[in-house]
Amino acid sequence: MRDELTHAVEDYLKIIYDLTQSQGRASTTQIATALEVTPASVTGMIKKLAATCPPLLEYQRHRGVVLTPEGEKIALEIIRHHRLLELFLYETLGYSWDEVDAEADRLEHVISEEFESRITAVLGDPTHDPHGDPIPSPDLEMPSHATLCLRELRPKQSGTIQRVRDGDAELLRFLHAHGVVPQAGFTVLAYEPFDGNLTLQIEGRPAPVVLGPRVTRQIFVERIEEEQIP
Amino acid sequence: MRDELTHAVEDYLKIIYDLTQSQGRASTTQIATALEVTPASVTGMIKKLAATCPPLLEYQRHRGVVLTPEGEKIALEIIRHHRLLELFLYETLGYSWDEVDAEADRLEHVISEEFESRITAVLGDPTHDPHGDPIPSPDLEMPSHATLCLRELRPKQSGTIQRVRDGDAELLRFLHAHGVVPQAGFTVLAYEPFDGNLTLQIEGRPAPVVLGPRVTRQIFVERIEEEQIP
DNA sequence: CACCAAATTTAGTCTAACCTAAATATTGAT
DNA sequence: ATCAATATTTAGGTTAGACTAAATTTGGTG
Repeated sequence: MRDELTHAVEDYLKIIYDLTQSQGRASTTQIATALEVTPASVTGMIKKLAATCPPLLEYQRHRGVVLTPEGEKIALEIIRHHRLLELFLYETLGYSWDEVDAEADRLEHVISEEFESRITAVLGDPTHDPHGDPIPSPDLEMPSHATLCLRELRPKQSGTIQRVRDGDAELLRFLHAHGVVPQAGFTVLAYEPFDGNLTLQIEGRPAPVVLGPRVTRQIFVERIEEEQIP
Repeated sequence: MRDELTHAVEDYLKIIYDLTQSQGRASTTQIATALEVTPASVTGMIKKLAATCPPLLEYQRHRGVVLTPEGEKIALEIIRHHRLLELFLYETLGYSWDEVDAEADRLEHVISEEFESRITAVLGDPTHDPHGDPIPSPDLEMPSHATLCLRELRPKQSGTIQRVRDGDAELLRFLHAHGVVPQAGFTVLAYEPFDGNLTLQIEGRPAPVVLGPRVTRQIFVERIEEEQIP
């Protein structure tokens, strides 16, 4: 029914979905940075996508874009492809955590509905990818997911790692080496207000690990309330 | 070391490899037909590919092209991707015979070396795809394969089906329904010189099947010499 | 051996998506 | 409230790969 969207259009919609999850509207510069193109190119593309019938974006000059319902539907289809593929590569082909994102970025645009439903079946209709990101359901509902950022926690607070943003393979390797992976339990040991560093004790690990704010910003957690000692 | 070839270029090289397997040179019109573009577009592209450094094609005005060794190497890489993918889709994801070609046509251009080597391992370094087409080895040697066309056989001759050209899903479904699949044994019962029809008895099948020349041309076989009855 | 049909090439357009450089709008600090 | 810094848009250009229409080459046949 749909398709004949270019890969470039799909990339724009996917990135705009991600950007508008955290903030209200996605700005030209944010989109340009995320896609590694110039702001001028972004302006050209978003004007086009806002002028299609039906429009895929709602655009106001100088104040960025949001997805229309039609644009969001397409974004969710691509994100579903991406995250299913990440899990498939990880589970079925034995890829490591940090390799799946780049491969999925290319495959997400070319797989058929057939491919999607076959890997869904193989994986048992999964809800989360290897980084803990939620996978939109077959009818494109996004599962609920942790929104509490690790950066917000303070000493003595405990929780479990829920998801780690992908995109930086180096970071993912580092975190994996220190046991910072989805479902890992942890307690915050220390917080440095000056540089924003958090010291974490990951459950079952010999030594604590210190993470700066550029790292803790990428990690989302679920709190576990400590037992009251009255 | 190489890549930064467009999908279009890869498609041209793949098709030219196929065409030059059967005949000497690939003509503009043959390429255009196979790729579903106009002859004018083909002329433009082959001129470009013959002018790269190193050239990927050897081109003479008005008399078609052949691959240079560099062009052939790339063609074989794509063909390896394509056929590995076909087998992977068939074996691992449960695709049917007639669905794998279209999906592989899109995936072949985007998978990484990593993906290639992981599916190679899963499949056990295979040498033939589900249609019986040979898969170039990791160092791009093409395995030997049957070149005897079913169309050449005559009554009383027997053999086994070795490969069936893909590309026509309808035909593949028809052949599958009648047991005409790689490794199937058969005996030719009749030949009609007028229309070129062959009547085949497939081993283990209740009834013979009649195949016209448009079909038998697509099928390659290995002969089994009948026992001498002296 | 000349001519016609088929094949091929040339010439000129088009679209998608990118770019740079220059112009303009917004915003935050004084 | 102004102005400089930043963000955004406009204008114009490039590349890849396709297209149509017109010109040319080739090859087979009378």
